[in-house]
Amino acid sequence: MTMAVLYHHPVPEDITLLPLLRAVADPVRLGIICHLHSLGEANCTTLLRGRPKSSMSHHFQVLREAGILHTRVEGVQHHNTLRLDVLEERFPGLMASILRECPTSLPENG
Amino acid sequence: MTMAVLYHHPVPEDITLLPLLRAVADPVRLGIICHLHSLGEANCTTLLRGRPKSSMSHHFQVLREAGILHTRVEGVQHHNTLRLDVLEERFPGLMASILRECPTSLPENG
DNA sequence: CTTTTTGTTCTATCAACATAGAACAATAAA
DNA sequence: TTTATTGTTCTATGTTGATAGAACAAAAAG
Repeated sequence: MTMAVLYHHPVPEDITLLPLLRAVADPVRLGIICHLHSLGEANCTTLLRGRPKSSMSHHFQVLREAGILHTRVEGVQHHNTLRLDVLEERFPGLMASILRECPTSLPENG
Repeated sequence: MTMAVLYHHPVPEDITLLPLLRAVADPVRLGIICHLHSLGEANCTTLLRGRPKSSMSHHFQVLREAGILHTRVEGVQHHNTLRLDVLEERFPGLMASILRECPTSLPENG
């Protein structure tokens, strides 16, 4: 018997502004956020866009620990979704003002 | 005849999300923003709080170039104010959701 | 003119973080 | 069981950016 990967998702009270802003203030992660917003749910490989998986895994970890996304494990695949309800409860209007800036047609990089 | 210091303040169209987020995602600058919000206007020395002036000058520059604050020169003193109207026009709700997190009684650092 | 105040610019240093290869772990498929 | 897929962890490297001292610039005060 082996162990499946488990993630820690911070509860709303533990989500603080500065780490959240630091997580969002990166071009790759802002791109991930926009993609997740348009796709609803996506796994790591879907969002690779030519980057190494280790880099993506790192960015997903930062976003997860900042409270921005939730990772649901289903077999080998890890499905990621934005925690929009939690973020709206914790910082009303913040994500909305950011997501409004997402390009409608997603760019090559970002 | 000598030259007075002149600052460049980006027009609203040139204010972009990523530099703005990067500017805000720093503990010192987030503190400056909260102070400016509560004070309305302040010069560099007022917000020093034990830091070297060169550091403060750097942070003010970052905030200025990100479009977050405006610097008005009056003799030797440089008065800084948040460009809330411009930011609200450019990214509705963003600054409001950030300023809502400012501590009511300002802390020692930040 | 000299001194003081305010803030910038220059320069160097240090720490934080993004990038990415390699090895590994877990599940699914063949 | 062997192979393929998905993603993490480890480690190293490089870059970005914050910190801060020193010299400088401008304006006001004495």
